[in-house]
Amino acid sequence: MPEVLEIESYRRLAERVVGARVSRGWADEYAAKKLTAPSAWARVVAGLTITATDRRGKLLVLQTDGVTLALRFGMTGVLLLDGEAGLEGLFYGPHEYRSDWVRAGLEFEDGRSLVVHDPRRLARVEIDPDLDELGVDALAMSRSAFDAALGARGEGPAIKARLLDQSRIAGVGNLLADEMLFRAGIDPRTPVGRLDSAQRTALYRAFTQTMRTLGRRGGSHTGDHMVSRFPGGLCPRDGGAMRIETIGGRTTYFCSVHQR
DNA sequence: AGAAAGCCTCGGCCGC
DNA sequence: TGCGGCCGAGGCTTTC
Repeated sequence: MPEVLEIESYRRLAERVVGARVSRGWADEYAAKKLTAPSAWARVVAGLTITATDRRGKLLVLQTDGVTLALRFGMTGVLLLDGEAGLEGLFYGPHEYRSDWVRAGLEFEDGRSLVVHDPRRLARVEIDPDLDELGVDALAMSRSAFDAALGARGEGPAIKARLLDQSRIAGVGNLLADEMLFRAGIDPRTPVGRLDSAQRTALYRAFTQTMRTLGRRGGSHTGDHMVSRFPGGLCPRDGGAMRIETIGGRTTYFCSVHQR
């Protein structure tokens, strides 16, 4: 579920613990998979004071007076502060809280706790993350950065795959990618290098509109194409049949009429 | 039963 | 033939 819009809402929630000092932290073996050892999280976080929050794409960053901490949420992860969600429930998966789905967290000296709740086990904690692996943040995308991220003319992978490439553009997930291509009227299978100037312009416009509009509406799942995101769905714009294909490794919905 | 909104690894292919 | 980079496929994990 979480794409850049959701992670940004988690970041705003995490802002509330700026200034708080960590008394204790924990992470299970899955959440700690990117660390040198499962115990590293607990060992490192104790005594740190959160000084600021940050975000790069889908990576939530907690600056401290020592190391930098970071959280990833996988497909179903949610950030909770004392049991309160950073957004309204889960669109995908169960809309419920279960204590055994709490995979990692921080407790503070003031008694509060910030935890990662994830029914599946794809969420991760990180210490001193390498931000160089991530491209330009999707919520701070200029036209020139967008052109650079798309790359040169020629062939290249499907435009959808490139939009999902976190080392190029950080934060676009499956739903946001489908929505912006839907709005721009572009076939997601088009090799990125074959988009002409008009298509690039249309896609950039759709990109920024998608971020702004869906951000205002409340998340990645509020896109215009979502009403047709099921087998047999019809395009809400022109009534065309929606196609379903795997592109860039993800299930892709696109209109057979206006996305060509 | 099959698919799921993220990410990582692996292996094949291409070009130098 | 060798190697790096690019890219797609598949796996992880659990749930509904």
